Amino acid sequence: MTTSAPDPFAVWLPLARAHKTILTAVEAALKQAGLPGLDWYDLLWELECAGDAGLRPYELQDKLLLPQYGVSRLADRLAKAGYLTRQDCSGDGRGQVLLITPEGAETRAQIWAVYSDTMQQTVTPHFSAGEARRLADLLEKLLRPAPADKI
Amino acid sequence: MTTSAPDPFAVWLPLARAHKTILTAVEAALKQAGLPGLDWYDLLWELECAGDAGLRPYELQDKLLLPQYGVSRLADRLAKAGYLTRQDCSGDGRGQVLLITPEGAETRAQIWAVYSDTMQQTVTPHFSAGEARRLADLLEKLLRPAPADKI
DNA sequence: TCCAGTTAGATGCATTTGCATGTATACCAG
DNA sequence: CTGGTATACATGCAAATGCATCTAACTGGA
Repeated sequence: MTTSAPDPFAVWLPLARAHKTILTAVEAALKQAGLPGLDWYDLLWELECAGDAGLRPYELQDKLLLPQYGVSRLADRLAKAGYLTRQDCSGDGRGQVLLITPEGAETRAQIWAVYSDTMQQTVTPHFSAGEARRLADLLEKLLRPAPADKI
Repeated sequence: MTTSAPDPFAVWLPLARAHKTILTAVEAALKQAGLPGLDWYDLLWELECAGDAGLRPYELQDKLLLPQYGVSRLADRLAKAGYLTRQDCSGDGRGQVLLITPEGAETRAQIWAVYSDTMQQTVTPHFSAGEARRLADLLEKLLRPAPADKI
């Protein structure tokens, strides 16, 4: 017995559309509130999680799926805003460690309030708890390395 | 009996990550092939579907979820590349109608080949047909207007 | 017919991105 | 130690984006 291969576009098209819709809603809400966008949030969040150890730019690159120059310049802007500091990296003269400042943490929290609120409004109403769980599970499947026998 | 509200981030975070991952893969493949990006594809696809009637820019705006100036300038580039023509709109002196050219259709088909191929590689291997169907269904739920009683 | 308000689309300017490349340090084979 | 390669990060330049604003044409009411 053979199972017909799924049409990837049946997944991708609504995924892309949902992504753009939600993202637009969040960014609009943030702008409305006079707060920075989600790219700033993501970086600040990672730094806050990293605590006193901070993070190297190349680590951010992996965590945020950004190109090298993307992290470099994003960090520039965050530093200029006073939300992080660059510290010379002991043990690697090429590198640096990024550390969040109290102002950065404060701003991250403010973004979070709006971010979280918008998600409640744009995502939550569409699903029961069970549906949300199944959707989350299926999306995670997309991120795991593909089963070897399927490639 | 109460059902606990789903955590929207359990859906959103993997969704955003999956989106970025897939998008990056497609764009890289297109660049590699020397072809335009998905924004060009989307516009050309809509025009091709519209056929001889063409489409007004403001219609594209809705279909593609782009801001007004986004459509305006995207159309500029496509026109400069010879992939579409702007035609004065009979009946509305302010407006115009965008029409795909044969070169535009040809290029759209080339993009499609790479696009489709990349989707097969990045999406298909992760799912059974049933899973893909369920995922697609759940994602569509995100796009439907939210149930009135849930807001 | 005329004016006020609305809609379609373009565009100047500042910011952001992408790409290619540059600089400096680290690592390693001989 | 030395020269070659690889890694970490920055940056000049061109293209794309976001925002605000502009023009032109439509619409509806007095």
